Amino acid sequence: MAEGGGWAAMRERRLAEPGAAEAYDAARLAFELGRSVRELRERQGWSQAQLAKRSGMTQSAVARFEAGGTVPTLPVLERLAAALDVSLKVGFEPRGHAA
Amino acid sequence: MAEGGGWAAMRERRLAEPGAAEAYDAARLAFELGRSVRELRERQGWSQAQLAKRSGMTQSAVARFEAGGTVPTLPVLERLAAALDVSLKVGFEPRGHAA
DNA sequence: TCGCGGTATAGCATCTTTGCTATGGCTTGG
DNA sequence: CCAAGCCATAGCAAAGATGCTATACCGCGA
Repeated sequence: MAEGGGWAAMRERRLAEPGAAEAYDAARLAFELGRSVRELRERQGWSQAQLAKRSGMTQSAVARFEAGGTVPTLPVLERLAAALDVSLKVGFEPRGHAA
Repeated sequence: MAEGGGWAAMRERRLAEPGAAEAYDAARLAFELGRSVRELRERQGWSQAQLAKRSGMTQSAVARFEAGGTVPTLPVLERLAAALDVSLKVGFEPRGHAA
């Protein structure tokens, strides 16, 4: 959050070594998405089991997701969004800094 | 694509179960993401093979993705975003109105 | 202490995407 | 006519996520 300089540097190595930096970014994204869902869930006052039922999952799947244990797929994100009464936003946008 | 036999067949497996609507949304999202990537790629004047090399994929994978043939995973979306010099946005937002 | 609700983990079966090679059709340029 | 580039698709192996059951941990209240 403070600065993104170091990460930008890592990003350039991706061109030579597929699977290294992306995996890191994906893990971070998974973690943040999990945190978002947990926040939304708690805001509704639901337990993991409650959310699981609403989104067609099991409690263990919700726990794994909230912990960032796996990189979620879009279908799962959509089901969670629907269950939480929010909409999922996925897209590209221009990058605001140098490469 | 008035009939779209391929599409229908692809989703038919789950149309009878709860969660079918989400699966459909995922397919549509895949399609739109593919279109976005194709636009960005052509804007750069790159071929699928060029983009593939930059993002650590093969031409066939890019073609499949652009056609919406599969629902992409977040790691792939991030690699494509990096290759295309854009940033990937994934998140939840309140439903029912513009941001 | 016991039971209970909530959460975290483990292990496994299944499904989907990805990565890869190869090929066919199409268009353009020599 | 032939060659080259570009895109689409097929088929397969590998990787990873999901779905599921079961279980362990924790705090809390009866």
